[in-house]
Amino acid sequence: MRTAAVEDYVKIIYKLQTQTETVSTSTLAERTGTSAAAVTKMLKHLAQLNLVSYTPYHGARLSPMGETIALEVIRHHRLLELYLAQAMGYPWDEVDAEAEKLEHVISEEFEDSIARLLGFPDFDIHGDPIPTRDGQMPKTVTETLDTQAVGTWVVVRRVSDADAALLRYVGECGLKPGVEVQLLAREPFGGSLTVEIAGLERRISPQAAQNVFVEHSLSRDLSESEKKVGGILE
Amino acid sequence: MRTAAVEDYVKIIYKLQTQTETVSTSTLAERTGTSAAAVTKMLKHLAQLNLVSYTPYHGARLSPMGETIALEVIRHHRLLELYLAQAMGYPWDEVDAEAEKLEHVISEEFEDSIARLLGFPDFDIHGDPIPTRDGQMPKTVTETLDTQAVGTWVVVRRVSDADAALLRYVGECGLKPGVEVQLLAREPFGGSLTVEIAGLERRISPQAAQNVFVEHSLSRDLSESEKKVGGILE
DNA sequence: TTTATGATTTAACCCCGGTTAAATCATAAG
DNA sequence: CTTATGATTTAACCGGGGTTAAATCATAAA
Repeated sequence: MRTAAVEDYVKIIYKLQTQTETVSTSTLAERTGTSAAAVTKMLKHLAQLNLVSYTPYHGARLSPMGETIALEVIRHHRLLELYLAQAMGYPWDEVDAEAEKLEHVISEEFEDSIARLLGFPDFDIHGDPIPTRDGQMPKTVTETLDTQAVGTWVVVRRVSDADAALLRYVGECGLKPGVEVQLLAREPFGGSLTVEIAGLERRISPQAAQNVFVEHSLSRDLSESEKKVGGILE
Repeated sequence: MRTAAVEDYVKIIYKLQTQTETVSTSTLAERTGTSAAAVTKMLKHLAQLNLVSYTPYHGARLSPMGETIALEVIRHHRLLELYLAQAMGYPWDEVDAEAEKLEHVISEEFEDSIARLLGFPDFDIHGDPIPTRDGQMPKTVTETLDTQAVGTWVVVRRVSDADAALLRYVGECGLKPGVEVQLLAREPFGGSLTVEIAGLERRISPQAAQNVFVEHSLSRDLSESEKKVGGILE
């Protein structure tokens, strides 16, 4: 039976197994907010449903069927997040909680409706990729703002939605997907970063910058390097 | 604990207790699609939660607390129905099923958002009254189309949403809230009715007409009677 | 007033998703 | 190679919402 609990476990396992080869009971317990015993029981249940391959004492991984379900749930979640923000005016640090509940009850028709209304988007409000209906996950960037060299121009592509408070802070800084930023300075020994956003200088905590994923700005960065190249050649 | 099941029972009891003084186990079993035994157990549970006054073998009625919850759930349901139809283009015979699932999970903030986006409406897409946030139920009409005298002009105010197929049929006939209709003829012995809708003659089954709630048309009906009065006076 | 019948409740059971406490396993350290 | 320790599983339990079958109640009819 595909209950909300089953969908939640599968979704969480999907996200965790990108980092670790096999997902352990304890990390699952921590992420679901339940006991290790509950997780063990659920993993057996998921294995029974052929959603997971589970080796006792050695963790679990999603089966192809489990992965399909995970992607469906994530698609629901991210479409909902974008819809709540775009169409209903939710602040971007509140959409996650609401989508968390809605994702398990909306119909395929509802999903199609909001996808259509949003123009079949590839990324949600935080820049997270929205799986397509046939289970393809759009590519996204993995570089973070805090590791950039001083002087580079970047475009914000994604902001981690793990922490709502951090999300609010980063949003107030103006670091939203699509925004162009130049790293101006880096305080030594893990101090704050100075960036230029929309013509303004801004000081950003390195922890926040770690959660901002960026891509090198084609327009801005090229013109910057052209300047340098030009300078050398002259 | 206010679970989806509790909310559903309370909502159904609310609707049933407008007709019968006390709601019986068997009617609840029929409406919830469960066994009488399950209903008995749930009624005890609801009594425990102070949502219902329950006398074994003699049925139940909502307590003031139960009524409050029922109205909140119905408000959720009807706002959702209108939103699905209005903002998302759902056909009016499909909104009920989707709202049935969503009504238990949306937050108060979500409710406020759609209420605002819809302009704080008093009636849903079928003409059913939407309880206000403080628990007031807007007044609605109780006269049905099939009992009208031949010749009268009426405005459709509400259509029963009990049966989706009937709803589709009635909608195809053009009998939607706000539409003005004149009853032209009535076939004897429960035969079909002939009505004028938007300048067109239409034949309607009496069973369908029983589910269409109307109000006498102020504009049209007055001018009709004026004509007659004028004729007599001349 | 008794009795038959249908409505209702009780009893025993099921699954789901959780809990705590005890047992067991994997593994790093001695 | 043994052992200590932390991770994991097992066992027994709980509440929520359902089931079927048996017992009990309410009531209309004889």
